[in-house]
Amino acid sequence: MIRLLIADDQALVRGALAALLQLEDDLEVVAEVARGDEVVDAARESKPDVALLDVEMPGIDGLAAARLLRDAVPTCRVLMVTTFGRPGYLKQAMAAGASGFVVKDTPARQLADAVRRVHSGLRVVDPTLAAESLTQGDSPLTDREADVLQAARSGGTVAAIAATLFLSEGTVRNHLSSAIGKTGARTRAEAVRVAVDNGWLLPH
Amino acid sequence: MIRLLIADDQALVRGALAALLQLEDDLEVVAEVARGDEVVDAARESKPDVALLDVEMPGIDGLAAARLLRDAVPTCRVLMVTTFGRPGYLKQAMAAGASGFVVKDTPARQLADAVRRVHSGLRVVDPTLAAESLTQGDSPLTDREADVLQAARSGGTVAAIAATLFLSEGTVRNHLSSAIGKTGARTRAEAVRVAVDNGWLLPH
DNA sequence: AGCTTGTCGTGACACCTGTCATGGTCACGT
DNA sequence: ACGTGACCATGACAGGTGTCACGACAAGCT
Repeated sequence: MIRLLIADDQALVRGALAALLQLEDDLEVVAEVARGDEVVDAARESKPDVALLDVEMPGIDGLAAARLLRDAVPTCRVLMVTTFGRPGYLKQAMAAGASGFVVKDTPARQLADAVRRVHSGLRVVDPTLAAESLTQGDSPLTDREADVLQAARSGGTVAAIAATLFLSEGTVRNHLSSAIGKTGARTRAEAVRVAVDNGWLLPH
Repeated sequence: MIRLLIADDQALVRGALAALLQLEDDLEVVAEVARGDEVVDAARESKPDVALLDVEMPGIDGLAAARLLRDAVPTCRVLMVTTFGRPGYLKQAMAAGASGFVVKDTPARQLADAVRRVHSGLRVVDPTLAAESLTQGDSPLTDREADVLQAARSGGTVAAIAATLFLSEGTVRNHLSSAIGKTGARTRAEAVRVAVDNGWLLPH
């Protein structure tokens, strides 16, 4: 019997996922949480064998939750189940100690298989995503450039970004210019779009 | 026995949703589709009583699908089941002939109830969303302003927007300026963010 | 007929942005 | 010790952006 923890902020999806997996004879859902910061506590209590984590959750995101879970409950393997197949998320998830990464667009039947494989110590990765991840490589952005781009997401001016990051306006412009160049964009808004699409920015 | 059609682009969610609803004695899933443009054909063939439509789908979005479905199969009632609780989507959904609108964050138990209520001719609307929708009112943007803002989403320059819309650059700037003023934003990027959050722009 | 509103356009102006040159500090690996 | 690269900053400049004033036309309303 494989014990499962399911973490997803959408109650409907979470419940439906649990219902689907509960149908399998060798799977048992022992915990459900809606927030990233509830994952560790729930795992400590219910001792699951595999945790299914969504990337996008309130509290802390699934990536950070995976990191914490790896330290707190090392016996629990992590399978990321996410909506968006951003190649960058895959890298971050693997770096965070996840054993698998599948998008919600995969056939339903494959999920149970993925859970069993992860439980037996194998790694499960969406093949198309893995290919994208390889061809595209790592994020070309430096930490600071990513910070500035992240701050630019809400659409504020350079002055606003500089204020929130405690930087000079000129520095912000330089980082933005560099990020725009690296993303092949022509404006900061376009650079944000490219970076988000590739998973180079943290979920929000 | 209530016959159901489920339309959602995420295979996992679609299957899980079907599994969950199949558990109810009086519900029967007779069709599942992954694209908006497959809804009408599937409905013609399987004659469902209620169609559960996601707003965001490839092909055509759930709003447009609801409009087509209303004309093609008038006996089939529409229940929108969406991820994002944008108040504007609710208005558009109701205008498109939907009988209900719930977000995926609602408790699982309530979905079956919502289906039954919709089937019996009642309207089902997420209460918090309805409140937001009332307080906030309609979109203040004119059609053209929405068009320009929509074109500005990808992050292109004024020249690019003007080219795609066959307008003068000055006109584009005027519409943008007006939209920025109406949204209370200070830059076009912020205006886009506000408009998207409120559902004043079409899904994409 | 008058009025309002949305749409499209021009021109002008202050300001913001993106880019570049330049220079400094710090951490890192050789 | 030295080179490299990320990081921070300043200053300057061309060009893009947001705003405003003004005009013109069509559609709808009183």
